[in-house]
Amino acid sequence: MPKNIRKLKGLDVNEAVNALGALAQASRLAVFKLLITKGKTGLAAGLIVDYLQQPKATISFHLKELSNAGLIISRREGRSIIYCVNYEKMQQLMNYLLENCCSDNGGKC
Amino acid sequence: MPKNIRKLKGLDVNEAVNALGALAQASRLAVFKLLITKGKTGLAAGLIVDYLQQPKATISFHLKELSNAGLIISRREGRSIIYCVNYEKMQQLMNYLLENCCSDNGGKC
DNA sequence: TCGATATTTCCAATATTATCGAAATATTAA
DNA sequence: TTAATATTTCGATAATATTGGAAATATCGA
Repeated sequence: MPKNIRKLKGLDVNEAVNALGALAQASRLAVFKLLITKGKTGLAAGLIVDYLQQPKATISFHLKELSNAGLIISRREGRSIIYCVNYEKMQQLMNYLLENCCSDNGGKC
Repeated sequence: MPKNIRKLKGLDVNEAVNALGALAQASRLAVFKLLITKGKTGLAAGLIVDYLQQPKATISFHLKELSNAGLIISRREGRSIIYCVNYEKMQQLMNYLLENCCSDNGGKC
């Protein structure tokens, strides 16, 4: 089955809560929004520290949270760890939030 | 200016964090998803308690959180308070999360 | 006005999360 | 193999959030 037409797997409630919780914090949302601008190219952890001007331990903690939630993905390139947004997960999250929209209500949204 | 073509006002970072935080909790996400199915008709607080089988103080606390975040709206009807999703806010939140997507990256998402 | 119904507020116990310096780990280049 | 660079883990502290019983508030119908 070609990747680009495979059906999006839905999230379960825990995955959705974890993803939302990961985004529900100012520092992490800043990391996420920075990475959103970078597309699949991503950004090294150290550069994220430079952009956001927070201690590396703090950024590392937040990167791990976003990673655990599945919202970002990392790869090593030499000494650096490059992070980028998991756009598929993001899509799944949005689908989760709006699924069954108005299903009990004849489409009145 | 007609309502249905007015430009969506963007959220600021605090509004986005508050909205995400409101959704990032299993009981509240359950409330929100229940309301999503009900459209503009909404659901009375007491019925939400019946659906979700949690104490009324707990549900009331979560309804207030969702309300404060702007994600749901309430109106009184007789003795009941009816809650329903603020779909416009939801749209704004999704726009916020994905705005400037790949802007630094030649569109590679 | 009074009793019944609907919802919220108060409060205190419990649990979870954020912060960041210092130390540890991993990779590379010389 | 050693020094330099990149990132994570540890650990202690501080701040914030969740829960639900009991009491308070608001509305309605008789």
